[in-house]
This record gives sequence, structure tokens and C-alpha cells, in this order.
Amino acid sequence: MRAEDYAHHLESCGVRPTATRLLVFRAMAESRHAMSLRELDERLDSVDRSTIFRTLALLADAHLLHVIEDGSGVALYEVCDNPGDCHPDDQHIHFYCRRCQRTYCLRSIHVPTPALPDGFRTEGVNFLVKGLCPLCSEQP
Amino acid sequence: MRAEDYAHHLESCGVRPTATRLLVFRAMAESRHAMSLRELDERLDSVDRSTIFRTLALLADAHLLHVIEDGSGVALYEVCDNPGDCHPDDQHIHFYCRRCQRTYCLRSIHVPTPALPDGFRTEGVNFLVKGLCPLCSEQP
DNA sequence: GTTTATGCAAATTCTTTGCAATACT
DNA sequence: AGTATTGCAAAGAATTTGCATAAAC
Repeated sequence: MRAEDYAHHLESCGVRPTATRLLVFRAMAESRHAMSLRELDERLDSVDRSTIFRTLALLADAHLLHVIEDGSGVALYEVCDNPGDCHPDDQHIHFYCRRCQRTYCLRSIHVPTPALPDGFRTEGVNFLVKGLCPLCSEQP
Repeated sequence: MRAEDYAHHLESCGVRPTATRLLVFRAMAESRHAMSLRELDERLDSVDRSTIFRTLALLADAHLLHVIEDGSGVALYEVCDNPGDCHPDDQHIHFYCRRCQRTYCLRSIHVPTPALPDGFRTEGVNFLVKGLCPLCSEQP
């Protein structure tokens, strides 16, 4: 995606594309993995952490990002593949390795959509598998 | 389950059944929903919060409890239906209502077990669905 | 000029640990 | 005695908010 396209992308979801927001969203979009607030803050020297925090909340509300939890207690953020239309089916599973504490995006495995009892309305899903990753399960 | 049975239950998983641990486990077992550390602490006046914290970690390690995350940032604990043998298939889905911020245990819906790429070893799963619960989706 | 965003600093909340005292074997 | 457990207090880490300044419209 080209630089100016990011601006249109945000606008199409009702978010004003300020310079700061474009920086944040671009960093997210160009990252190949889900990022925490801390990680994003370390990468973006020019933006304050609280601003990044508020920006992430805003982008998540606008369905441009979704939030995942890897079991370590910190929230991770990731750009939606289908922004504004974030079906459970479009989301993939995440794997958290308890040894190296890395979170893997298993993009090839989609989250199944369970049928819920009457009255429950699904807006998002978070499917996390925990265990040992290939690298760590080799080691003793 | 009768009182003395709790003791045997802990022992069978290699946990010494102290008075404190029985109090904690019993409170968990008798609760109909998953509880946070804070909630447990408020209910158990006689036990210090740090002790509860360590006890929960111990019980979780012994596969007597499992930890779930509801997206609110705090960990919830819940007794395993099949202690010591907590297969993904045995676990159910949780539903977090963004309006009333309650976490529902949907015990009737089991977590599907996805086939992971080679090398990944599954030890646990956490499948959370977010949205609006029946009570909150009625209100405007 | 009014509204919206941002930076800075600090408050809040939850988790986690050190250490001394207690209980258990 | 010696190990394991608990309470108290405090440290650590992450999230969240208040408010003044700066930017956008």
C-alpha cells in the first residue's frame, strides 16, 4: 500500500488521518507480527506512548485493528485483513509459546465460527493456542 | 462434592491440601462463573491476596484450574472439569459482553481443536467470543 | 474561534516478589 | 531441625486519565 493510500484507508473508516495516526497505522501495517503498545512505543520515537495508546483504541473502535491477547497479560494489536468487516472467519489463530514467550500468527488457520445460544451477538473472536513452538519443542 | 473430597482431589494432583488451599479451591469450585484474583480476594477475607495469587498459580500448574482471559486485561480462573487431563476438547468457549463486562461460560460449546503446523505442541487453548449478551442486546 | 489531537506527568490497577513469621512433617 | 506455606509490605509493569499546549478545521 502506498503512503497516501493509508490516509484514504483511515478516512473510509471515519478516522481523521493525522500525521501521528498515519505513523502508527503504517508501523502496524508494515509489521509482520502483532505488536504490543510497548513495542510500538519503542519503534516510534516521535510519538508519546499515551498518544499511541489512544490511537490504538481509536483504530480498534473503527475496526481498522483488532486486539488479541496472548496470555502474557499484555494486549497485542494487529491490522484487520478486511477492515470494517472483521468477521470471525477472517481471523486467524494465534499461538503463544510458553518458553520463548513469542506469539505466532498462524495465518493459514482460520478461526471457526461456533453457533452461540440465542441472544448472543458475536462481534469478535480471540482464539489462542498455548504450548511449545517448533524451535522450543526441539530443545530439552 | 463433600468437604473432605476436596482434599483428596488436591492430593491426587500432587498438591498438599492445606486449609488455605482448600478454602481457595472450594470457593472456585462452588462458584458458577470464572473468577478473578480480585473477586476471590474479596470473598475470602481470611486469606491474603498474595497467597491467593500463589495458590492459583499452583493449582493451575497442577491442572486443577485453568486460566482464561476475557479481554478486560485481568485473568480469570476456573476449575477444570477433567482435572489433570485438560484437553482442548474438554474446554468450553467463553463469551465476554462488552457492555455489562460479564464473562459467560458457554459450557455447551466445546473448543474445536485445530490441526497446527508441524512442530507446534498444543498444551492449552483459550477461545473467547466478544460481543453483546442476550440481556444487553435487548436494550437500546 | 471552536473543536480535536497530542505530550507530559501522574494516578490507577493488577501482578509479582522479598522477607520474616508461622505451620507442618 | 528442616522444609513448605503464609502474611505483610512493597516493587514492577502495564493501562488509563487530567490537564495544558498545539494543531486542525
